[in-house]
Amino acid sequence: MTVTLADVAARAQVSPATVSRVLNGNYPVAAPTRERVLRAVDELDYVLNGPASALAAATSDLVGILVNDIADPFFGITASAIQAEIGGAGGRAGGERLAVVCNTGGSPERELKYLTLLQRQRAAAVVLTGGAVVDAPHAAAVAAKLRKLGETGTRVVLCGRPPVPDTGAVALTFDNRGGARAATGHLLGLGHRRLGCVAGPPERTTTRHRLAGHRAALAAAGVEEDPRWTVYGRFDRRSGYEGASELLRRDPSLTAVVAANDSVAVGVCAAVRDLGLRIPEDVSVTGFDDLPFSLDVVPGLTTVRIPLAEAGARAGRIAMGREEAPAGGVGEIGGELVVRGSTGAPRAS
Amino acid sequence: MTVTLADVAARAQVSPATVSRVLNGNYPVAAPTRERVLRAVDELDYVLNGPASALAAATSDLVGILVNDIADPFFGITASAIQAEIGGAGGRAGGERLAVVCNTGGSPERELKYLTLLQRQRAAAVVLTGGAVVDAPHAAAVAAKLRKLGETGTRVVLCGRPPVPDTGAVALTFDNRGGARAATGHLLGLGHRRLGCVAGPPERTTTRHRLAGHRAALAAAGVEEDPRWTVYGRFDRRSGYEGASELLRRDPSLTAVVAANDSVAVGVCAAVRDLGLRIPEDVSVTGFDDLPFSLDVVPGLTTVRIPLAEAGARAGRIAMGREEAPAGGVGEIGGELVVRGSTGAPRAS
DNA sequence: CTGTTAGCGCCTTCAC
DNA sequence: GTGAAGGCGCTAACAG
Repeated sequence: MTVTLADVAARAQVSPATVSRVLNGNYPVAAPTRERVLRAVDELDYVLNGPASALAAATSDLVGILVNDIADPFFGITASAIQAEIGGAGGRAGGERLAVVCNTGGSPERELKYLTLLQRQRAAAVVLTGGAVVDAPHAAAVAAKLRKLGETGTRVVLCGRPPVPDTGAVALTFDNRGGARAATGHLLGLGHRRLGCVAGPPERTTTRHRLAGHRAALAAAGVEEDPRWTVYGRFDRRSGYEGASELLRRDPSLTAVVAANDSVAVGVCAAVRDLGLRIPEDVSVTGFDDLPFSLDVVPGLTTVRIPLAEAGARAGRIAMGREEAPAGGVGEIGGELVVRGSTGAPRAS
Repeated sequence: MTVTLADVAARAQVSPATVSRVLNGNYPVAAPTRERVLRAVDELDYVLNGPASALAAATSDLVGILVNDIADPFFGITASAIQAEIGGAGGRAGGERLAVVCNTGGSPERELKYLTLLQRQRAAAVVLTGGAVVDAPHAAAVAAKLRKLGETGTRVVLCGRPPVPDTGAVALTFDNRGGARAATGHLLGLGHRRLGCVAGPPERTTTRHRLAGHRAALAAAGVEEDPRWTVYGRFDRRSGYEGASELLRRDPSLTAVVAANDSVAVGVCAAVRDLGLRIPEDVSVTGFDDLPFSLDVVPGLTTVRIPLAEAGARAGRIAMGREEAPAGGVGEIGGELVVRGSTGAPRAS
């Protein structure tokens, strides 16, 4: 029914082994023979059977990219960059790898599920992007999976995610702490002393680290934080809207709001405006990530740029073995404060 | 080295076939036996070998989702919805399917490549999203691939993409024409008579259809179009910026600009503002898609909402055989004009 | 309900 | 440089 490698061999009048060799190109084959085989492949419209190939070779061309939320440009941009480095070439059969992105939706179970599925497929590599969940049992389960993946020859790279020791996984981390410190430092430098914070989900490392940076900046400036000044939410616009509304209800004297990321910041801006306040005259707002839309909201968002595309490209290359892993298996990628119109001096109280 | 199904069988003191049966759950197995097997699986930390399974069963749990640009929220939102319907359950082994998104980057070659890769993996289903390229040879190649995929048991669904006849592929199309007609009609209703258009890539169906709708509206209102009023570009912000700059250079008397989509519209707005013009007092702007950020730009974008999440969910269900395909294999999804602040009456010339 | 028996299609030593 | 043969790990008829 379906045409197999044997059919191609018959038509090209060579052995199946030879066909396999020209297809995989890992072995010397005489030019005329190769020609003949390639022609037969073309004429028969032959397509290699991936599963059979993977079974025999004990490895596949699949590369998995795990993201927390594919609808979020943060992950879209990262995934796009990773994938561009991988989809290119270099696989076993025909020089092609199937880079696929898997959307965990932020759910630990789905994350584990995908990892298992990828392990089951004998993936060539796996790249996990974005913050991790700090829950100990889950972290242990993930660590175990990653270790096992590594043992069975799957290269594991973490991008924008903290390292997982003793798993052989290479990590490219983002300096969330430093970036947050810079953003809050900028606000403090402008004279703000009453800063609200709409943080992300409390269980994610990204949230923890950004919050830590924020607090470090406050502490360094000798500003004592009021517990009412922090609310947690998700990494989306809506959380920003609700968070800021709550914050300003609790303490209308706040003069600035630090948001978990740009999407949240945009929601914060909307809430601030709906309260009849101006940005930045009445309330300054900062974001994080510098996604494309941050330039177009009005006023432009002061934020911390993370070079997502570069980081993703690098992670992709490491996953393909085309770039050396950073020393110690961990490399940190810095953020850069970008000052735009959403921040200014605090209003005279 | 790695633990196989036979190992599990030995430990559970049953035959490999029985283990396979409890794992796939498509066959009656006595409860105590199942228990024993499951325990053995757990104790041995066994993971099914996907390739071997796919080879033997001649089908896999992989479902491919092709997108033109994963960094674009349009595709991210769609993919997320599709994937949520697929990743859930219903696969062969353990009730799980591996929904993966493949980023073609808008390249016809990559599209074909991914289709081949997916065919090679014996994917259970493939969903192609977004506009197609009209180039005849490529269209024929894609049609041939889709037909072949269908023949080998892969379900093919098109989402937001025109039908491909005689391939067995189910299509869910977006009413780009009608939506564009509504947007331009809205502008005409406000009194505009000199409308620029920053279209998308000329070779994409989406561009063609939206442009057709725009022109139909103009024709219906008896407005004759000046050839200088249309420029083509990509579906991104930058194209919008450049396109609008060019348009207003060519004809400064334009009072409105229709953009290919929301990202482009945002770029158009930036260009208009950089020219010292106000929106909508001097120039009205419309987008298309109603992506989340369209609400946050200032003024809010008048646009055509496409229910991406609903469409994606439906496509996902059809791909999984959990929802019936529309009659004739083609279903159209309508768009809805959303009027916000970016459109208003034309300035008095 | 469970065991036995054949392959699924390809890769990879070995010989030549 | 090329052919022959065995097995990768699992599933799918058949029997029983």
